[in-house]
Order: sequence, then structure tokens, then C-alpha cells
Amino acid sequence: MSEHDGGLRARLIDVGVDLVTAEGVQALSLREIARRAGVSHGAPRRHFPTHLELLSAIARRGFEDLAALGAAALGDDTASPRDRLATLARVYLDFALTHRGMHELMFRHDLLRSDSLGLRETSLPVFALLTDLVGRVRPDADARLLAGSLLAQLHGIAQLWTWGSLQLTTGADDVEPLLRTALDAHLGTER
Amino acid sequence: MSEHDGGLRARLIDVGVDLVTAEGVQALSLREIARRAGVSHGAPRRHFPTHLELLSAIARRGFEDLAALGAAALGDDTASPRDRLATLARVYLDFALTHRGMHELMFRHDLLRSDSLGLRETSLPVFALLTDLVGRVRPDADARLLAGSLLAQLHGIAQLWTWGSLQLTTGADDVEPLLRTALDAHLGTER
DNA sequence: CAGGGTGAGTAGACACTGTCTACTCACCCT
DNA sequence: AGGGTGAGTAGACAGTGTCTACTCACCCTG
Repeated sequence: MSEHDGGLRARLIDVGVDLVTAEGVQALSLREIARRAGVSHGAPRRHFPTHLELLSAIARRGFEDLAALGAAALGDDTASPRDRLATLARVYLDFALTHRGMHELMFRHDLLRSDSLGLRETSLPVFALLTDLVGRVRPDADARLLAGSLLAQLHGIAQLWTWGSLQLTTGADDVEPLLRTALDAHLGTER
Repeated sequence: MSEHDGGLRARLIDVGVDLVTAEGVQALSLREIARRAGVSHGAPRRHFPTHLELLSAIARRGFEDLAALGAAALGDDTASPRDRLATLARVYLDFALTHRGMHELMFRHDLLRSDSLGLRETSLPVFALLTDLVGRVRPDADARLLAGSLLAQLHGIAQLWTWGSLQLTTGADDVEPLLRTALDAHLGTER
């Protein structure tokens, strides 16, 4: 009846993205998503055999959006590798703090099937770019290790900042100084 | 009847600690804990008004254990600040990777009441020590910011390593190189 | 054009969860 | 001696994810 909008499968994902953005991860029950999509609680099963699969599809949308934001922010940027890394880092942190529910979902491995996330198509290229840029800023270091460390750094800041721990311990009320410190540590302080 | 062992309250926490260690966070249902403690599903309510409160008490045990491990590893250590920081970092990572369920619980803020965790008594002193040591290794930097960055770094590594992302991207099969890279980034490479 | 098959959605059941409430009952204190 | 209190029990309730039997529109083939 109302399938002209592209099918139930896509509609369920859309509803899920809106829901997690507006109300957080705990609102993403299978039955609530079905309710908001206007179908019975058994309907999603036709398209997603299990709850995990549906949540994974929703999270996948998050990874895609994040990768798109990163690509857009760089654009045809001709800035220095160091500045481009700072841009990427800010995009990630901004995404995590703006879309808290989605970011939480994206790393709730107990709710996701990692092989349904399409990381190979979205996140891996971004990480390759990260590694390349890091290698150009610090030709002396092991680029893969340093890039991995930087990624973990950003993720940790996003997590602990959202959780509120870092505001207490650092006394700051803005992530920016922390981000600067982290970038300086990994990439050197010369600008 | 069998309260000679110290009361139901303590027994529930013990059962919870064992359970999360053995089977992970998702096994920590209120009713399962009550079952394993040999009481009815309503009994815990006498001691913990809500599920969150019980989980928080279990997580608190984790924070206490972690702080104790850190203190024990340092002991009356007279090593350099840099080496003591490395020790603390290894203790944290080792704890996170060994007690995965407990570590996950400790940072699942949706399952915890942060004011029931006793962080002020356990974690804050550790962070103060961290800040002090960082300040001695890098007297030029803002110690609080750099310590916060380092903490987030460690947390991010623990999280992403457990999740498996970093093995893929860095190609390593051991955390040690990553930890070394992170420590060098924050504290300088000279030993 | 008739009729069988298939795929999508419905509706109800099941076991499980956390919370709430009424109840028992041993124990203690005046 | 007897009332009150605190701890634990047992059942109800709404909510969850999964499974299964069912309807029913649609298409494809004969």
C-alpha cells in the first residue's frame, strides 16, 4: 500500500536512523521501529532475519555518513597533510559529539554483526588515507602504527568526553584544547 | 538462613563479578544474578532499588580492583616517572584485555549510575598520580591536558583492540607495539 | 483466462526481562 | 506477651526478540 516510497526495508532503516538520532540507542527496539514504520512487529523479519541485522544496517548508514562527511570536508583541499589530518580529526569528533546516539551504536559491538557493516567499503579507505597522511607528516615513524594510535586517540577522546570523564579531569569545557594536545603529541608541535 | 557469609548484598555483588567475568555483560540480568545467589527474583530489591544500582555496585568493584592493581604494580617503585607511566599504562591495558566483560561494564554509562561508582575515591587519585607523573616527564606541557589525552589514548586502544579494528588496520597481533607508539607520542621517544 | 505458488505482512504465542505489590514470617524491643 | 519491622517470596504487568501459523495480493504458467 505505502510501498511507493522505496520498500519497507529502506523505510525501517530510515526510521531507525531518525530514532537513534533523536532518542538514543535504547529506543531502537525492534517493535518500536516497526511501530513507527507503521507495520506489525513481525514485518521486519522479512527483510532482517534478526534484530542485530537491522541495527547493523542502521549503523552502516552511520559509517557511510561519517565517511561522506570526511570526504566532503577535505574536498579538493590542497592544504598541508598536517592540516588535512586536523580537519579529519575534527570531523570525526564533531560527528561523535553531535550524533551521540549513532556514534554509540556504531561501536556497540554487542549489538552489531561486524560483517554486515560494510566497513571494507567505507571505513577502510578512510583509514588508508589517514595512514598516508600520517606517513607524510612523520616519514620516520611506522605510519600504520601511528595512524592506529591516532585513531584510537580520537575514539577515546570522543568516548570519554561524551561520558563526561575528561571534563572533570582536565577542567576544560571544550574539546578543542584536548584535540590540539592529542594532535601535537602524534604529529609534532610545529605547525 | 545462609547469611553467615556476609549478607545477601555482598553475595549479589560477588555473583555479579563472577558472572560478568565468565560470561560478559549481557549475562548480568537481575533475575539471573538472583538465581545464582539462590534467592527469588524480588530479593535484590531490598538491597538495590533498581537494576542499575546493582550493576553500578558490580562495576565499582571493577574500579576498585583496577586501582589496587595499579597501586600494587607501582609499589615502592623508584623507577623513573616515564617508566612508572609505562607500568600504569600496561596495567590498564592488561586489565581491559583480561577482564573484557568487566571493562565493558565499567564504561557502559547507559547501565550505570555514575554517582554510585565511587570514582572520587578510586579513579580520581589514580588520575592525579597520572597527571603528576606526566608533569614530571614533560614539564613544558599542560599536564592535565596531556594526562587526559593519554588516558583517552589508552582507553581508545583498549576499546578498539577488543573490538578487533586495530588488528586489521595496523596488521599487528600484539598490543605492545601500539602501546609503545602511543607512549612515545605522548612522552617523547627518548628512554 | 483459470489456478497454483510465492513473497510480504499480520497476529498470536512463548520465554525472558525489570519493576511493582501483596504476602509471609522470623526476630527484636519495649 | 505482643506489635512492628525488615528481609525474602510469589505473582502480576508491560515490554522485549523470536518463532510459527495464517492471510492475501500478485505473477507466472498451462
